[in-house]
Amino acid sequence: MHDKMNHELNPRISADCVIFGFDLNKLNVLLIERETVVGLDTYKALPGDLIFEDEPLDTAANRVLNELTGLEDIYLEQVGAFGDPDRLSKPQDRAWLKAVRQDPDARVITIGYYSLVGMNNYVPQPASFARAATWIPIEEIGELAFDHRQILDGALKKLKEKLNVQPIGFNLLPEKFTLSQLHRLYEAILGVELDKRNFRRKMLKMDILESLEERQEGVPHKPSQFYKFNEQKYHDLLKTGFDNFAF
Amino acid sequence: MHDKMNHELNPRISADCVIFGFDLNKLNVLLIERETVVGLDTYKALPGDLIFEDEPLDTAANRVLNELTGLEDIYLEQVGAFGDPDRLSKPQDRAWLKAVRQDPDARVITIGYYSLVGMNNYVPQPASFARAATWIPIEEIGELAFDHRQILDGALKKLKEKLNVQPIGFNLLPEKFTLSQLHRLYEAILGVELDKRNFRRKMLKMDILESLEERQEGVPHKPSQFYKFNEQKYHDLLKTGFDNFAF
DNA sequence: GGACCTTTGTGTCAAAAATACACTTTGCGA
DNA sequence: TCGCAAAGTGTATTTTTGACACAAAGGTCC
Repeated sequence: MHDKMNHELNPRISADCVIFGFDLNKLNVLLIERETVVGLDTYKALPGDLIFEDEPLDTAANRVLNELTGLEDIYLEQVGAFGDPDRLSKPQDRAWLKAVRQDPDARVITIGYYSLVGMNNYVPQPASFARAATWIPIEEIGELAFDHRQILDGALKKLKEKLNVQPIGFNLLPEKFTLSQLHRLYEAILGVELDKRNFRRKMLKMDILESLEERQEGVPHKPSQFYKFNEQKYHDLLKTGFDNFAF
Repeated sequence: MHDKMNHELNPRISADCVIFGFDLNKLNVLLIERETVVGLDTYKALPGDLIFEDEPLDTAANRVLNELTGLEDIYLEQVGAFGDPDRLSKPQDRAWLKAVRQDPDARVITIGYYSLVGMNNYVPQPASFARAATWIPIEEIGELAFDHRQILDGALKKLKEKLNVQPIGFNLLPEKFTLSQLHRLYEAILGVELDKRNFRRKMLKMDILESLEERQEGVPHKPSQFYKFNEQKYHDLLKTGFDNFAF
C-alpha cells in the first residue's frame, strides 16, 4: 500500500466511444477519419481523447464525443478499461501521437464506452467542425488506430449480451419503424438469422410496441405497418423483472 | 485531440479486487482490515493498490492481490473503471491517504476486478504477511473505504449475470461437493430461492457433474452424495455453444 | 391491364423446458 | 425406538421454442 518509488505509473487517461447506428439495413459505427502524418492515407479511429482533471469519466466521454462528432447527451455505457503498455506502439500511431500530443511517450489508459443512436439523429456534416466523423458499416471496418479494434469488439460483445437481457435497439431506429426493420436490426447485432414469424410473435408478446395506423407508402410491394416503441410499458416491464428477451 | 494545457489529468491508476468465496453456506468477500489513523476502529477495504509503470492492468491486479492476500494465479475479470473525482474524499479515506501515500491529493482512477475462489484455497493467516485479509459474509459488509462498496456491488451484479450465461461457481466449492451445496451457492449468488428438484434436474441435465461413490459421513441425517465437476465436458459444452444456463 | 416481382404478414403442430408440488429415505442422537 | 433433519425422488400442467409454407398487397414493366 506504500508508494513504490519510481515504479508507479503516472499515466494519462482517455475515453473512447463506440457509437452504433443502424441504417435500416446494416449496423454502422461512427469513426473519425484521421490524416496520417504523411497526409496520403486516411486512417480510422474511434472518437476519443484525453480526459480533464477533475472530470468524471462519464462526463469526459460525453464531452469528447461531442467535441469530435457533435453528438449530445448520449447515454454511454462502459465497456471497460484498456491499458496495455504497448497499446500505442504501432508506427502509425506513434507518428500521430508525436504530431499531436505534448507528451507522446506517456502511457495512456483508455476507458471504452459504447452507445446506440438513431442514424437520422446524426448525419455527418461533409467538412464541418466534426473532423470527418463518418458512419462505417461494421463489416467494412478493418484495422483501427491503437487498440480501437479491440475496444470495438468488446463493445459489440456487450451489446449482444445486453440485447439478450433487455429489448433495446429502439434508439437505433427512427421513431416509427416496421417490424421488418426491427428484425433486421436484431439480426445485424446478433449476427444470426432469426425466423420471421417467431421473431414477430416474441417481440409482440413483450407488449412494448404500439401499432400505428400508418403504413409504408410507395414501396413496390405490400406496404408494412408502422410501430412505435411504448416507453411507459417498457419501464413497467423493467421494474417487474424480466425474462425471455433472448433470441 | 490536441493537448489542452493545464486541463489534462495526470492521475494515478490502481486496481481493486473483489474476491468471492463460499463457505458452503454464505457468500463471502475477502477484505483487508485497515487500522484507522487514530488506531481505534478498523476499517475495511478491498485489496487494491497503485499499479506500476509499464505494467499491464491485469498483471497489476494479480500482483496487488498477491501482495495483499497471498493469493496467486487467480483469473480476474474486469468490473470496470471507477473514476469519480471525489471518490477519495471521505474524511477517513483522506486521513489514510495522507498517512500512506506520497501524493495523497492525486486523483486516483481504479480498475475493479473480480474473481471466485474456493475458500479452502485461502485460509487467512491470523497475523501474517497478509495484513489481516479476512472473509466477510456479504450481508455483513456495510460501508467500505473509498467507493469500494460500489465496486463490490458492480462485481456482484456481473457475477449474477455471468451465472445466467454459464455454469460457474465450481471455483467456489471444494473439489468434492454435494448438490445441496451447489444449490445453496446458486441461491446465495442470485439472492433468490430455487426449487430443489428443479435445480437438481437442470443441473444434472447439463452433464458437467460426475457423481462419486463417496457420500457424506457423520451427519445427523441422510448422507448426501458427493459430486465433482467434469472440466472436460464443461469445455466441450462451452465450445458447442450454450443456452439454458439461466435459473 | 395483366403478368411478375418483391416484401409483408399470418397459424399450427410437435418437442422441449419451466413450474408447482409432497412424501419417503437415511443416519444420528436422545 | 422415536424423533429430527436433510437428502433424494416423479409427475402433471403450462409455457416456450422451433420448424415450416402460402396468400395478400402494391408497384413495375411490358
